Amino acid sequence: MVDNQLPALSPSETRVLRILWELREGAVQDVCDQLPPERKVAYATVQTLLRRLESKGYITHTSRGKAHIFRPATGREEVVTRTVGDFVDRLFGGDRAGLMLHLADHSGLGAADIERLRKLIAKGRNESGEEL
Amino acid sequence: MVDNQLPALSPSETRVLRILWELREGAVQDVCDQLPPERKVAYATVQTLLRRLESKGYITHTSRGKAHIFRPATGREEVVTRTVGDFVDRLFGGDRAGLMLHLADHSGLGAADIERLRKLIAKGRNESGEEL
DNA sequence: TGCCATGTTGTACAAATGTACGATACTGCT
DNA sequence: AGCAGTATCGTACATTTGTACAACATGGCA
Repeated sequence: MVDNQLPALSPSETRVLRILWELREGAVQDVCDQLPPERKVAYATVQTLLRRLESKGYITHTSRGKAHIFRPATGREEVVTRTVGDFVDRLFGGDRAGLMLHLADHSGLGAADIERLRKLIAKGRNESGEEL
Repeated sequence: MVDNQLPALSPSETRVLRILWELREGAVQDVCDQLPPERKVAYATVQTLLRRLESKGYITHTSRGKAHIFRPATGREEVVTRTVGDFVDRLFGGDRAGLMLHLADHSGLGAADIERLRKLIAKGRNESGEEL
């Protein structure tokens, strides 16, 4: 993909970007509404985060009425892959399987999740884009 | 355990702490030696990171000769669990299974890893359905 | 057509982070 | 005992991050 090497995401930016991925698009207020209650933060703060996200190239916006509608400008997959990769490097020295095993142990995964995984693994690894 | 609620780890601190977990203990130089080549950083920087890690309560040190020998002061498991939890919240909105699936897709896991996982999962690692 | 509620912009600022130099202290060797 | 080598400590400093206010713009309604 062409988007490689965007500036790193800060934790807060990541949270906001994730919400945008989920909404597909949204105004500042929409993002605010999706913030988990314990992470609620001022409207203005979300706004700044969105601005920074845009200046870093992760999102774009268009105008609707007087408000800005933001939407992702990069593929979620690539960003997630890079972010997860960095994370695994930091905390597991690059051992992805290590993270998987950790999750398997502490996941609180339900039977359904295990089933999804079982299928994936049984299938010997898949390729198509599943989605969240 | 009793160590809960230590100050958050910064990415760089995490990298260093991870190395210490691996070494079990080590002097500044030992940690430097373990840094991945692309992440090499000045001795003094590692020192600062270790100092901060200690002041945050993640590690302690004793002296051997004129050098300080650092070692983890907290259980790796708890720290990893918390850190992974935060990460999953940020990037997957708390959906651990989402991360698992992502890894399954992009893991580059070898047959051996898959086998480990298969065993784990087969062992019926399910139970609770609680989440986030 | 003018006002107001709501958005956006500019700006601020403290704290955290990444990175590292210079001065000082201590250990082991000769 | 003195010195060379190496460690640590104090400190510094540019950025990035988290958080937010005040001022200004503007679209929609009365």
